[in-house]
Amino acid sequence: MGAAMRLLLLHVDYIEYRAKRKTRIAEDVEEHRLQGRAENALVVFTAVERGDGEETVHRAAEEVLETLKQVGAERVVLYPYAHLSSSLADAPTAVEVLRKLEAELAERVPVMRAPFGWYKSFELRCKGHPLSELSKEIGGEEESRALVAEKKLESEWYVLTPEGALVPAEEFDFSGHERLREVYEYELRGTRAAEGEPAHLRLMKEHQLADHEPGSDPGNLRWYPKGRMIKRLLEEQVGRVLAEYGAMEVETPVMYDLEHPQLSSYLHRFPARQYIVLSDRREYFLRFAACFGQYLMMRNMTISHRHLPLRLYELTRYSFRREQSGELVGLKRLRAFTMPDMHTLCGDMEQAKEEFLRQFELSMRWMREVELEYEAVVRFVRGFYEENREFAHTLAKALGRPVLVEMWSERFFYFVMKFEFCVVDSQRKAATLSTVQIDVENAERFGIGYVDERGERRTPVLLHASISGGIERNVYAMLEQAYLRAKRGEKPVLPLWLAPTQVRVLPVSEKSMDYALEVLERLRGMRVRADIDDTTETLQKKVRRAEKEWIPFICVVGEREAEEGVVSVRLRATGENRKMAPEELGRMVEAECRGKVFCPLPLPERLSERPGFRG
RNA sequence: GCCCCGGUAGCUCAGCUGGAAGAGCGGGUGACUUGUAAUCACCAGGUCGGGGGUUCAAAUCCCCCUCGGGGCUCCA
Repeated sequence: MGAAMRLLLLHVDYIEYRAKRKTRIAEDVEEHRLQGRAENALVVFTAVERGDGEETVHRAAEEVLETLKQVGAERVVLYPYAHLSSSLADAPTAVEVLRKLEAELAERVPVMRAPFGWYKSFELRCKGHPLSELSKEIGGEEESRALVAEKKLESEWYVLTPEGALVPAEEFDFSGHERLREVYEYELRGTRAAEGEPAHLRLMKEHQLADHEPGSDPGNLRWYPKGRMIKRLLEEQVGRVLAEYGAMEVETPVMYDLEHPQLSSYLHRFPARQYIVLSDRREYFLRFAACFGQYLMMRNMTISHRHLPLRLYELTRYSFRREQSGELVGLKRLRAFTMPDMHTLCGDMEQAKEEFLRQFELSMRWMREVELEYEAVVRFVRGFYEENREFAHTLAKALGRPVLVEMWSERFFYFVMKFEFCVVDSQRKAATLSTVQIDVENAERFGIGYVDERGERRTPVLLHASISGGIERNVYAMLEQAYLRAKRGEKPVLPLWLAPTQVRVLPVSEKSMDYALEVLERLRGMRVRADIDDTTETLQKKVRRAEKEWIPFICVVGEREAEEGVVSVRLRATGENRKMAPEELGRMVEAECRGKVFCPLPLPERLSERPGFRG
């Protein structure tokens, strides 16, 4: 995004200008401003860009004053100069910004401002010393208010125990809570020198789940059938969890007008970079979450207190964030990712807290379903914590183990508290999955309201929730966890309900093929993803191939099994071999996947008919 | 985005100080008919990431771009 004020600073012996003729957007000015002359001045050619606001003005003033002092100029000449930018603000805004800048400078030095929107002639003589020509760019979204504020943001770390003790993190005994310690250290010190690449990169390719797409922008991946299936199941399952919780699914556009009044003010509180798309002459940004679409929907909804808490959710495929290129990592950090984004309207803070707790528990359920080990981080604005100690304690109690707490001295963001569930990967780095925030700002900003019992219009408290967090990041987390498991000497696995192949049938030789196909047939009516290795490889090779695919149940069938009408099952979880009827195995799989969504095999049943998406 | 490291066959990689592009896996064909982590033989695969430069000669040296990774920064 362009939001930056562009300045060209010239230290001149003199400058003279004369307004000649109005343009369409000319500013009405007093007669004396129409021409001017100044000596030993710092001329500030200025282009105001879209998104520039008070913070930019303030910082521009600081820059100008600093340069003035450095070069020893006596006065400032503010000179509107549109040609410095290709992303100009509209004229009224530009004039307003220039006036503010003039006013702020005028408090400290003599200022002359050339009129905006006139054709002017000018003449100047630049001094030509090393600092006499400078160009500056003030702002840019990375310097947005939220970010600048965050730099000054002070935070303190604690651990809150299920017993309700709030211990400064420094003093907490982390023994028995090593993962929590790792999250804490990661939060405190940020990244650390990692040994090589994160493990999931290799795994996502080896298992033919996903890969980079060099033909796209970095951070936009391609998904192969097995990966797409896993992703789809995660998407559907989280949708199911949310539906059971009472959320209503909606769908909203992926792009929004960059100049929409509320949206642009929200953008400035959210430092993520945006993709910009052009349609005719207008610019749109691609959404980084479903917030806007749902705000704009809620703002037009008819809502009474009887409808609260009111929950909308959307699965965003995709949310776009133009992360800095150096920040992208495999499935962990993407520029296009999928996320269930739910917003809950609550009548008041009491109700918001109740829902927050329910969503905290929903997230716990999610982490259980994807079988991930995680730690909780809860972040508060200190004042909010002080008023809600008992509530904070409830969270640690619900989790049943200590949680890491960050306490901010002031509120710089739109929320007063949030929690995050974090995983720790093979590089001992943490990543956030589930998260919920209590937003006290955006309902008002977007004009979202409801009517209370007395018929009065009130502003609700808004909860932002992503119960699973990024879907791709869930896959990252599962692969990383599988890797860590393998490193400990255990067999790496995915949750059974997500295994692309749950059961593989291996005929001992072609002589057993008919029976093997019969076994497959008997499993087909059940909710089981079963396939068959019908290649002419040796049995050993087939077993090896199945093991490398982490297939949970490998059925060997030969003449002996055919006679008894059973299969010899190699169970990955325990390593044991067991004979059973195909139907018994099918029921086992179904039982273990109860409550989870199901979809059929994402590839041809016969391995001989299956293409390789990769070597 | 900045700094550092890397890109050789579909995949994983070898290729020393510049001197005729290699292996294993995967793929194809044939043989073997197999009892729980790699059967054998043969064959086909390469503008050595892209572009420019230096040189008699570049996968190899230099520059630019691109993609991936690490660090900074940032984050679902």
